[in-house]
Amino acid sequence: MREFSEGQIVKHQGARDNQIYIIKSGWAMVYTYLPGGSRQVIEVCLPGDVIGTQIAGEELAVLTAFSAWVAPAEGLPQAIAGRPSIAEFFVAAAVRRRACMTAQIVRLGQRSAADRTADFLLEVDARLRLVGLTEGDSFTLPLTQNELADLLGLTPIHMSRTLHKLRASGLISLKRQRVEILNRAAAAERIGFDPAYLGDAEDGASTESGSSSRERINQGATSYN
Amino acid sequence: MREFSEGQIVKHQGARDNQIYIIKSGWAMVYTYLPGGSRQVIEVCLPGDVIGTQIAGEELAVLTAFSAWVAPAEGLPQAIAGRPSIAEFFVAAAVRRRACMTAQIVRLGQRSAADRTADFLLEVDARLRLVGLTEGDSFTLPLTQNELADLLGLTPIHMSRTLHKLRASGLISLKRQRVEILNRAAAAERIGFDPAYLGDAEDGASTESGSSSRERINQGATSYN
DNA sequence: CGAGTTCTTGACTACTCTCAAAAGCGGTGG
DNA sequence: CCACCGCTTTTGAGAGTAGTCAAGAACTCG
Repeated sequence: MREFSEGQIVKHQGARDNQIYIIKSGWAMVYTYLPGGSRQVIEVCLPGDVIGTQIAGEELAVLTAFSAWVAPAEGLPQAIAGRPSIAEFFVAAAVRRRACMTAQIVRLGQRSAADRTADFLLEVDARLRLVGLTEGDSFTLPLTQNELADLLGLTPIHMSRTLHKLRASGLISLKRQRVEILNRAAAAERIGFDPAYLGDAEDGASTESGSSSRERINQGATSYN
Repeated sequence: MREFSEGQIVKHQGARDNQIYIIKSGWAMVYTYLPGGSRQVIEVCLPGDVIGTQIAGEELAVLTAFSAWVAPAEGLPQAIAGRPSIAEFFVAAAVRRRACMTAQIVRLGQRSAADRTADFLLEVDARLRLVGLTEGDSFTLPLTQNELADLLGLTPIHMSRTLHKLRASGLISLKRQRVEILNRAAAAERIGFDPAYLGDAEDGASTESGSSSRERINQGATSYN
């Protein structure tokens, strides 16, 4: 168990760090700088998340003072060996993490600035809700608009305008790091948000289809954006 | 070990599939459809990759007839329990997969259409190279421009124009599913591509910094795009 | 040789970026 | 307590990249 202070860079870009962090409290984020100097925030990490940054190109920084369990990744195989419940915990965390990365890819690839923003805020809301850290329909988001912009692939200028529009549309408001879901139903409906991907991954039967026409794969993509 | 035919959908969106696939030969891709009908390709999978799609929202389809080892994910903990080499294999595969997803996020968030395309093609080239499946500086890419567009978050129309420009610039050519790296050095230099993130993750010492100023985190993002 | 898919081209629209500057907020020190 | 400084956020105007609509050419396959 270790403590980290706000703004601390836990792992620098280019460094190696084979440790696993289980966040107990506080926020962090993972990002990379491109040679040109621009930054892409890969993911935002909050309490309950299990993160590990084996990847040299990623940098891990603390957003708000936080504490985490830290353990070397090498010990993981042995740790989960005979203990199904521990194995399940890590598997669930890994699946959830991947689901969030997938969501991020979809956001960046398919959505407009406003939809990206709303989608992300709804995701954070849902994730916080899972660990009981929301206050009604609002929560504190410890990200500047600059950081949000780097997360959503926008310029800070456009981020500001987008937040303005979101607020004006009466869906979600973000002011001074305070997010308020003004109209959850409408917001979720607008972007097709369904928090199911975040958790409680109960098993299901393995499914498989026999459809073997290539057209099926492509037909859906007729309406862009 | 199982065989899948071209165009087959291994797992449908919404279905559950707790299996792990180790691709022996052939290509596949993972994608999701949005409510509006647009599709985002999450990742492209090729020989040597270990894939598992526990996530209901993702669909897994075969691009070229392929064969794979298939095993239930539940058995994984036991399988890697006492066998370090097996555990390492899966860990390396998982790290590489995450690195590819990170690369995809960076592409979509920070790069122009041309750079995205070049970056992706260089990544595929490097990944194929790792498993010895390139022929000199060219390889076959079993993706239509439509699929490429859905992968890179572009419209097929713009994809076509972009490929045209890439070809004209003398960096990379893609014609009839054949990719040729015309000028690898220039292409890699242009987008800052470094294949190091893909593999051979040799361990290193854990690193950590004491820098605790928040400014450091934000200063880099002054030049957009 | 069609039929269907895939790819290309053209003209126009619009979303997002860029450049520039000012206003708001927060902390420090005189 | 107020002035000042830095960072963050906002506003305005113009440019550019990518999307949309429409149609035609090229390729694949039976």
